[in-house]
Amino acid sequence: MAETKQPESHSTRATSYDVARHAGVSQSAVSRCFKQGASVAIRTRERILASARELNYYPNAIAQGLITRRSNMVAIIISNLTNLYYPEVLAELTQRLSAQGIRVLLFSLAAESDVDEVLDQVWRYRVDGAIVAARLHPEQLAAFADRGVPLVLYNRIGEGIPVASVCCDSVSGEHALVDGLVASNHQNFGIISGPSDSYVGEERVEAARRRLQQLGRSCLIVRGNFDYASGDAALRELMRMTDQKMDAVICANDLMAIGVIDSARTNFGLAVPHDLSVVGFDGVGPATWLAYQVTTIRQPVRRMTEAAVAMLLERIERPELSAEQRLFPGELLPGSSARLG
Amino acid sequence: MAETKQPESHSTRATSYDVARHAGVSQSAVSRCFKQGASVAIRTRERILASARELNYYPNAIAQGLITRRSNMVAIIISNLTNLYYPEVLAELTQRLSAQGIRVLLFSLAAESDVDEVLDQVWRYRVDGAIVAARLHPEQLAAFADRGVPLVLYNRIGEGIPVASVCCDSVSGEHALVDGLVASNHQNFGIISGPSDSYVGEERVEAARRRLQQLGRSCLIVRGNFDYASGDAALRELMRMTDQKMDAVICANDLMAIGVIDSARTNFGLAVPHDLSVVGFDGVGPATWLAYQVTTIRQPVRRMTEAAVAMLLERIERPELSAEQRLFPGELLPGSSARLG
DNA sequence: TCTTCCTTTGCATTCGAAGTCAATTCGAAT
DNA sequence: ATTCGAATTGACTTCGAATGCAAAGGAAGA
Repeated sequence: MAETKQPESHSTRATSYDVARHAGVSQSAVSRCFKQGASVAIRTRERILASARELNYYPNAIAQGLITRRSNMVAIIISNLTNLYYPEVLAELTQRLSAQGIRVLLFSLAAESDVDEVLDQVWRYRVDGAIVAARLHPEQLAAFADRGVPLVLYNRIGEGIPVASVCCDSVSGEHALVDGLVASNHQNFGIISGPSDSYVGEERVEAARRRLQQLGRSCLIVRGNFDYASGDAALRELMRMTDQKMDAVICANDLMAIGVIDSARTNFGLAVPHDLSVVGFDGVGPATWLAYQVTTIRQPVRRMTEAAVAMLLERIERPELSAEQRLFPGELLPGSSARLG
Repeated sequence: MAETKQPESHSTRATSYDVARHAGVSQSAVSRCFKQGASVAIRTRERILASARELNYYPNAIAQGLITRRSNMVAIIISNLTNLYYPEVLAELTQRLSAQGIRVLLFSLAAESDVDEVLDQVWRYRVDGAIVAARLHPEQLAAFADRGVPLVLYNRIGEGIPVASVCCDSVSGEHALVDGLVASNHQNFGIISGPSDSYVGEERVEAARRRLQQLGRSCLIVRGNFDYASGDAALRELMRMTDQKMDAVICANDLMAIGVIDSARTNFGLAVPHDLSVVGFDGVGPATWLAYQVTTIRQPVRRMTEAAVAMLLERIERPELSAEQRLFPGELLPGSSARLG
């Protein structure tokens, strides 16, 4: 019966003052109770915690954020969550950050043009840092530096501006695929790129194209947009473009590779990999399904997300840290959608 | 040269006081400028906005949240982002909320047991509301009510406690599937459930089982866990359990249906749907891929997320609103993985 | 018993913006 | 020129917790 007010008014949550009054101490004492390493007598702490429990008190993180200038929130900006690869990344990042006592403010972009609006909100919410898997203009990158918001790019790099980043090595990955295909004597290559605004898409295509050139193979390149349907569309286009028998298709991601495999079998009556070898990139779940078993490069998502989180936390503690760039090699998944040498 | 300090110290962002000083007005005036409908002379507003731009000022949402008791953040709690169905839901929800000027604080659970930790953070961050696609105990549901945090469940219901919710109708969906299968004279049914802690899983299985019973068909039920591999595992188990020729498998979601289809073809040499009909639930992307074309019930995700967001916003404005429950019928996607009557 | 030093504790201030209320300005009407 | 009301504006307080500083309490040593 220590309550001085009406039974309970839901609209008003208990504050540290309420707890202080209830426990017969000052507000400072309550605050110290919830900060580890602070000086509070054991008996006092117990009494306060008991009161807190009784009043259902939870420290207001908003108020804490205001006074400490630390929101304990990190922004995650992802351009297309429908990509099949990103949900896994997002889940990993979220769980790792949670484990470190950090909350995730999620921003998902429908169109790349929405970035500026999103950044506006990022500034307003005073997040402690950001992990971005979306394309940022140089000015946008500069804005992070200007405002002192630590930033780690995921599968992107600064392109001119030094930014911390975590990437899967497209070059070595594509080389492994191309080398394998060439070793088993494929002759006519098709490459299906990602959408024009995709950094990894361009990088992978460029790596594959260069390697083919080095090895004296020519190739046709058509544009895809990373989704299933565009695999089929791109394959049709490739077939139309060449009069020779195309025997290998390199796709900028697994989803398109799957689209190509389905289309090759169903629409062109081709046996994969006997008539046509198809390779992808990412190592998403469906790539290993029995119907596909895509030959691909699996990104080490766990290690990459772990690194991204570690790098971000480091930079939150020590903003002066350099713009390190960590490159992780992918792992070749042999699969059975391609004949590799 | 109105600056009084060093060129710029990144660590300290401009506040409304800085803008006020720069524009020669009071802090109140600056505040009013950023609140629409407030009384500010046009010329003053322009001068202030110019100063704000020059100083790179963005209102501190944390401070706003403290004074207005509105964080403009909503918690989204999702149990397993790897589910293939949820990324789509999450992307939709996030974009709809963003469009309403609301930010998303994302919590993804590795294990259901983490819910309490997550709720702890939800209370601390004073979110304006929550959308939950995870199983909550009655006490956890009650906690939302106690603390006056508006809540909308997604594909779950309160089970005893009145809670606002948005669901896809499992019963009518399963009835449509079962009726179709029975009409085309399937005899021996197998049902693959979801994990035991899945609400929708149980609901779908129960609906299918009842309907089969009504129609005088018997069935075997085995447990799955919603992922691809468990489709194969469950099919093997079903095959082991019966000596009759099973001719229809009803899966609690599409992913398992896909696993079953692959396994039936590859491991059992069965033709789908000639030897075995397989149906799923959800209507996720891969369900429509050429290799599968799963006969399934597609959830109207757009309408459901739209409703969830609308219901939540309503309840944030008017907390006294009743615990409405909105049930959306799914759409039968005929596909080609089952012979339907 | 009286210092001395260390541990606890409370007071008062601070973070940054919103909003109340009173003071001021301005224009129009008299 | 004077008055009145509406539109602007600023001073001040508030939200809830963290923290520097000083006061108080306690244990140990002289």
